[in-house]
Amino acid sequence: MSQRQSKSEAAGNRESERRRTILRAAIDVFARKGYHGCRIADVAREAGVAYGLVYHYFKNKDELLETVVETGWSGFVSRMRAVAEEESTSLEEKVRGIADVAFEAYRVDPRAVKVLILEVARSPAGTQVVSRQQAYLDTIRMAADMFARAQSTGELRADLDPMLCASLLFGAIELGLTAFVSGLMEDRGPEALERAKLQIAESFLRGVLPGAATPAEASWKQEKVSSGTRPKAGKRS
Amino acid sequence: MSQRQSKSEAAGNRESERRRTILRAAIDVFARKGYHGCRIADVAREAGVAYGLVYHYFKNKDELLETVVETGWSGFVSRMRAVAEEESTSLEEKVRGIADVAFEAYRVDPRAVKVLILEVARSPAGTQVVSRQQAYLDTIRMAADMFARAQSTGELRADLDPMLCASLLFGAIELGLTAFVSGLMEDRGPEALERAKLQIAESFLRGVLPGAATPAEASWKQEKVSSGTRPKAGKRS
DNA sequence: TCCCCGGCTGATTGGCGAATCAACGGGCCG
DNA sequence: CGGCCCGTTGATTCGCCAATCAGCCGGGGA
Repeated sequence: MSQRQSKSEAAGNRESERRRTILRAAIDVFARKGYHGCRIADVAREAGVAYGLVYHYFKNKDELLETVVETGWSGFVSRMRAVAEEESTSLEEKVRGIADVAFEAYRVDPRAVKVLILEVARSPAGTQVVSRQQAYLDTIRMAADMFARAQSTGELRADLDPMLCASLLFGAIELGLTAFVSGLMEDRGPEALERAKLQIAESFLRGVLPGAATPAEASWKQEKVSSGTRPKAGKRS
Repeated sequence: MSQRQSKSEAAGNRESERRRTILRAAIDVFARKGYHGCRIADVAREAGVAYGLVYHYFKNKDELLETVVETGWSGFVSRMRAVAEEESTSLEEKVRGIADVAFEAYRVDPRAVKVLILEVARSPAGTQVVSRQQAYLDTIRMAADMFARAQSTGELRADLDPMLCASLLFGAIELGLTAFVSGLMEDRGPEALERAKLQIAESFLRGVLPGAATPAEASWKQEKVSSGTRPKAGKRS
């Protein structure tokens, strides 16, 4: 059925135009009310099309989300992979590059990023289609590989767990973006984004690159001695 | 449902016992399938009680989640507040204390932590009851205040945004825990947790405490010179 | 002994929303 | 001109699940 582009080339265009309209509407609505918090009718209304048309282009509600996510995520991942696997750059540049990719994506389409963070990164693990969860985990693993390689060249402190480095970096970026998404950062202008990006990358790098022992490390060694028994921490009766 | 014999025990005891059983079951089921992915019937079955009893103790499904979250979160927050607002400790100790609280909570009850991360931290912003989202944001703000105070005493680099520091710390902790929750870290023994906690706290501190310029910073200054034009990063057609 | 009371039960209901489907219209081809 | 093809429409159907409610059971008081 796909061969039918017979109508003028405009027609073939038209079809995907509709589809794109619906996809765009889905992103906006998902960002606003969340996947579970919205009805297909909302998406249709937002897109200005009939209810049934959504089902003409997408098998069901889940496929709609899947498409939104896949589109946004695959672009993000491929850019990130390009950065992470580039042979000739230093770890530092790679880390900065990854922050670039993430923040640039947010600058270009904040709502799409919001959906990705909300529906992919934090989707209830077990339940959902595994592919989403998997894609996210694979990305972290990719970063972990990058860090592992950097260790072998001495660009990264040897005593760190690469997987944790990856978690740390992504966690910082993700919550950094969340601060913008959720309104924690009042200033959301491009310069504020830029500053945030730099602070995150720089703080992260400072923390994991090899270098002289910092006060932090020194005191860590004697933690138990100096602080004795801390009042408490955790426990939960 | 076969447990009928124990009527003789203290009646007052029994009521709250049942209630706690249901709450516990809810945590387990939410952790396994997510709030939206499970039915009240699942919770009842897990608890080994009749469907209707859940509604005897909780007004509706949402109140059930609310109770789970409030219980777990309030304990976490109060511990954290105690650490963050303690007058006589250094920023360093506070940060380590916060990591302690979070990782200890996970060690004690991983499933409860999973529910908190999934259903509180990343709940679709707009839709849900605001209180949940709010509680989370307030916690981050509390940490941001802590960092702001530390700046005024010179314990924290002055050029950092306190709110971003808080995001960075929580992001690192959260994704660190997520790595365990999701199975990214194969070793989930207590020692692995301990190591992860230390690495996260140490890397974070190294990154944000004042100190001599690190290689990271030094090389960052000349980045553009040494690397020329980076291919690209972000764009999205 | 009987009856009330309250914790407890689970079949039933009601509503919501995903997914279906029969029909429409307008372009295109023969 | 007439028939067909398909993108489009939106009322209708259907299944699911939260929430209800009429009633059960067993203890304790009269």
